[in-house]
Parts: sequence; structure tokens; C-alpha cells
Amino acid sequence: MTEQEKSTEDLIFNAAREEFIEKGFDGARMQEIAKRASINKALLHYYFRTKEKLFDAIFDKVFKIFMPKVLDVMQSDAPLFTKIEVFIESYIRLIMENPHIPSFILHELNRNPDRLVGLFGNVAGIVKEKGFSRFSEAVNEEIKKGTIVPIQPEQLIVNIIGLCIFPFIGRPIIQGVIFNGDKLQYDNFLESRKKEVTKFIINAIAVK
Amino acid sequence: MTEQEKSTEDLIFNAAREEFIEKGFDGARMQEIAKRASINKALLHYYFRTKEKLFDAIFDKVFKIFMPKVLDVMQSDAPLFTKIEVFIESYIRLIMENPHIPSFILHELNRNPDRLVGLFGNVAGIVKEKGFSRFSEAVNEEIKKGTIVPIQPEQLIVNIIGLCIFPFIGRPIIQGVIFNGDKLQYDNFLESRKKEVTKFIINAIAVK
DNA sequence: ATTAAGTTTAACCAAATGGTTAATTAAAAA
DNA sequence: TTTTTAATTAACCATTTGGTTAAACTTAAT
Repeated sequence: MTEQEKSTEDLIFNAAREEFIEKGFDGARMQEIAKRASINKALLHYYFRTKEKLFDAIFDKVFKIFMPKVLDVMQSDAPLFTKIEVFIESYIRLIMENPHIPSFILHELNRNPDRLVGLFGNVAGIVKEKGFSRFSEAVNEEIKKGTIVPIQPEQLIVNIIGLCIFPFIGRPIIQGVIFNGDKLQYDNFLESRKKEVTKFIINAIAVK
Repeated sequence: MTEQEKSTEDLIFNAAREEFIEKGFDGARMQEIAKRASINKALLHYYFRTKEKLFDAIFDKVFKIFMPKVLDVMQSDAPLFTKIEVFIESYIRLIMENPHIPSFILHELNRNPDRLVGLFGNVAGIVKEKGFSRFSEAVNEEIKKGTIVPIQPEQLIVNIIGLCIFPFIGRPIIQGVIFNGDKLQYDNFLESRKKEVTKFIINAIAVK
């Protein structure tokens, strides 16, 4: 399917997604979105009445694609270590395919935290109930069994997700300061992380 | 010294810092900065010709205050574990006093990575030379001694900084999803982290 | 073929925005 | 005290920006 054959709505949606992710809500320009979609600006408003509504549509979709991936793994019945290992590798891989999404989501959420409330009934709530509480139980079980060191599940999950996401949000500094701006070194660094973060986490919690 | 007695330049600077940190460059408004500083908008341009120049002045200062704190600890001669412990506790404490700075710096750097280049000769370069390479040596020594597990210093430093910073960048999600929006729980969570992250890191790398 | 509905565009609009100017006031120098 | 310089303001300006309108075009139903 070529660009021409796509529905206008998709054309707009994709153009807007690029523009918003690249520049954020405040930096994005309706005219630029129209240009990227090769259509008239008025058509944007014909399909998505306002900039806010267009943004909301995109933020919703991006968020809904990104968050539930956490679930797939978290709610599996595999042993905790396996869960963690699979999660980290697949999550880093997912972000590598969409490296600007974390920065986008977190920035917009910081600028307007209320946005979460709108998603809460749907996605965020589900993530917590089905994902986190299930994970939380598994962690506490392992602690009781003595296979992992005592740790609050909240701390552990933030550590895991933080270690996956931070290298992408912090890319300019990491690549710039640590790797002297060398993109290749940074890419290798990322590639290694899939295994390294897993090792690091397991090491941190396993009782040896 | 009351607000009135401060120099006009400081008044503008502080007002602008608040506005930029809260809304980012794109979302900030010169009129709003003037209002916050209780002065005429033209006076902004009298002191700092353009929005860009005003922003640059602020970004520079914020960046220069935040980055070198990393140095103080990193270049000390204390044992690695002590270094790490002191760094994590003081860094998390520092961010707790300025919780929006990391999000601000990282967002603006992602929007315009070239900004780093301007700072590179000064701050960033120093951080790397005096801070990171010193830390890097210390890590490699401990590995050789067999006191810590083999790990690339680059991975370790990103892990340490990521674990310190991420809870602040990800606040809306953490507080919203994990703690059901309860600010108190989130604050306790942060407070615990000063000890928890240290334990976690040491556990992850120490050979037992 | 005609009508009706949906799609797309050019031109336009009002508000917001970064920035300027010319005049006024306050402070410092003579 | 007078003069010069710096600080401050109200009014203004050009451009950008999100959004609208009315007309033209396309497609499908009657």
C-alpha cells in the first residue's frame, strides 16, 4: 500500500504522530503536519476538530501500544527470573524500534499529568491490576522462599523499567559525554544492555 | 533580601527559570515571564535580547549546577563502594530539592541535542575527563582485584544515574499507576530509595 | 443525468506571540 | 544644578498560529 492509497485519516495520523513525537505538543505545528501529510491544513480540522483532539488521539494510541506490552510478560506464569529476563530483553527491543516514544510520553505526562486520569480507567488501571499486582505477588513469594533478597516490589519494578528506559531518554548525554558523540559506540552500548541489564538485576536480587 | 531589592536581572532570571522549567522552551511565554517578574515585557528584551538567549542563559546555569555535583564525589579517593554510596544519596537528595530539573534538561537536550556541543568544551568535557574516567579506572581496578563482578564502567554509571533520575522523570506514571495517585506514598517511596538504590547497586556488583 | 453526501482546497480571520520604538522616569556624572 | 546615561513603560508591529468559511471537486445513490 503506497502513501497515496492510504486513507486520508491514516495519512494525517501518521504525519501528526511524527510531528508530535519529534517536537512535543507545544512545538508541533498544524501547518507542518499538513505539509508532512501532503494535504491542506483545513483538512486536519475536518478530520480532527482541534490540535488538542488530534494530539489526544495520538497520545492515546501510542500509550496504549506501549504500556500493555508490559503486561504480556508480567502476567505470565513463568518463574520470576524468567519473567524478568524476557521482559527486559523484549522491552528494550521494543524501545529500540521506537526510541523517541519514552521521552515523548514522559514529557507530555509531566507537562500535563491529568492526561493519565483520562487513560486510567482503561489502560493504566489494567496495567496495575493485571500486571503489577501479579508481579508483586511473585516477588513476595520468592522473598518468602528465600530465593531473592527482601525488596519492595515497587522499588524493583521501577528499577527494572528505569534501567530499560533511561538510556533512551538520556541519549544525548550518554552518547555525547560518555561516547564522545560516537553513534556506533552508543548503539553497541544499547545492544549489550539487553543482556547486561538482566544480569545486573538478577545479581542485585538473587540470594547466592 | 526581598523580591524588591533583588536586581532586575535576577528577578527576570528567576521568573524565566520557573517558566521554562515548567513549560519547556516551546511552551514558555515571554509575557508570562514578565508577569512572573512583575515587569514590562520590553524589559526582558532589554536585558536578554531574545527568548533564545534568555533560555540559553538559564539552561547553561541549570546544567552547570547539576552536572558538576557528579564530580565532587566521583573524583574523591574513597573506596568505590563508598563513592557509589555517597554519590547516590547526595544525588537523590539534590534532585529531591529540584525535582523538575532532570525532566527539563533531558527534554530540551532531546529536542535540540546540539545544545550539548555548546556546553561540551566547558562542563560536559570536564565531567567526562575528571569524573567518568576516574570512576572508570576505579571500577576496572576492583574488577581486577575480584571484589566486583565484571562490568563495563559505562553500563554501571548509566545504571547508577538512571536509577537515581528515573523516579523523578517517571513521577506521573509511578505515582499515578503504582501508588494510585497518592503523593504521600510516592514521597515515602522516594525517601526509601536513597538507601534502597545503594543496596541494589552494591548487591548487583559485589562478589560475595 | 441529477441529486445528495462526503472530501478537499484557497482564502481568510482573530488571537497570540516575539520583538521594537519612542517617550518617560530614575540614577549617576559633570 | 544640569547633563548624560541607564532603566522602565505603553503602545505598536509583523508574523505566526490555530481555526473557519464558502466554494469546488469527487463519489455514490436515485
